[in-house]
Amino acid sequence: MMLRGKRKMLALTTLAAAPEQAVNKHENRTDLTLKVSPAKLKKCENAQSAETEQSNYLTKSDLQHKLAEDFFNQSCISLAKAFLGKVLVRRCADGTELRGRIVETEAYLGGEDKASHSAGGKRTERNTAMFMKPGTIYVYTIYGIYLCMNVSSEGEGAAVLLRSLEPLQGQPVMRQLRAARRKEGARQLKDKELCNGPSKLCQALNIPRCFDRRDLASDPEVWLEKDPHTNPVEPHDIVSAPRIGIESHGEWAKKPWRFYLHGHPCVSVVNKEAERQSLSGNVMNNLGPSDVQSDTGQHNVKRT
DNA sequence: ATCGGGATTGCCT
DNA sequence: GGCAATCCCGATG
Repeated sequence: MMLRGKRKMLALTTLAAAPEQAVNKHENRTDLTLKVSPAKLKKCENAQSAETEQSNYLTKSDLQHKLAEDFFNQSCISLAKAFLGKVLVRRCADGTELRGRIVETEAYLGGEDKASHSAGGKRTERNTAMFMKPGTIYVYTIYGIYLCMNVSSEGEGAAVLLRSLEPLQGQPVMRQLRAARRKEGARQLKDKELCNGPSKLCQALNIPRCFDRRDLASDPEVWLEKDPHTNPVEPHDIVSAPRIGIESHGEWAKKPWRFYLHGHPCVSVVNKEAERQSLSGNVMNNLGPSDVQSDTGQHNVKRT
């Protein structure tokens, strides 16, 4: 099976330069403590349009592979699966581009889904982005200190949480951004540890709180691409498991709306029971758990 | 004005 | 694998 082939990834491992300006610790801290005030959001929007006007930030290749707004216009669960294998791109202020392949997501429906911030159709200042057009980014603060990034889908108040990425480009910058919030002198993070969690990926890609309500289909600083270097994700590559961290929500906690690429080392939490169930009925491939390498570059990647 | 809980992480044992 | 850190958000009075 091609996706799990053990071939080295070559094309996308070329690293962007890692200038110090890309790691703006002060800006990062400020964003994390930002209050949700319309004024601050407005300021952010202005900065965005200013950059839009003056830059020619997309290469020909980017334009070719960038996902347009119609991609996001599908049901929440469908979109959560469709995100797997796609590449999240973050263009930093200095032009550095950070890239990571999405390997884990969760679907949060509106209305009936008690675990969703938009449960019962409840609309608040915080979750407004969930009700905006499909492709709108929803960033919120969790536990007072971390951020989570979601993308709204079709469906009233529905959104997909991005949980984990496989770092593809800009790992040194990601490592600096992550290290900035860790104990001084702590060991260096491995590549697969840079983005293996919802708040980790926000740190590693420098996704600030003020990206809330931006449009992933048109924003110059963050967008989604198809990855021309890998085969499409097939249904049997996807594990469906209960969502993480919502145990208090009764029967809704059991819905298997977390999706991840089977065997991928960057998945934040592996659920072996769910893997048995998700993969039963599939033709078992010839790679067992012992074939999973620690090098993220060897997974779910086809060289073109 | 106050209070309770949270779609997590990192460090320690 | 346990648990503290840390503070915003939304509900309530």
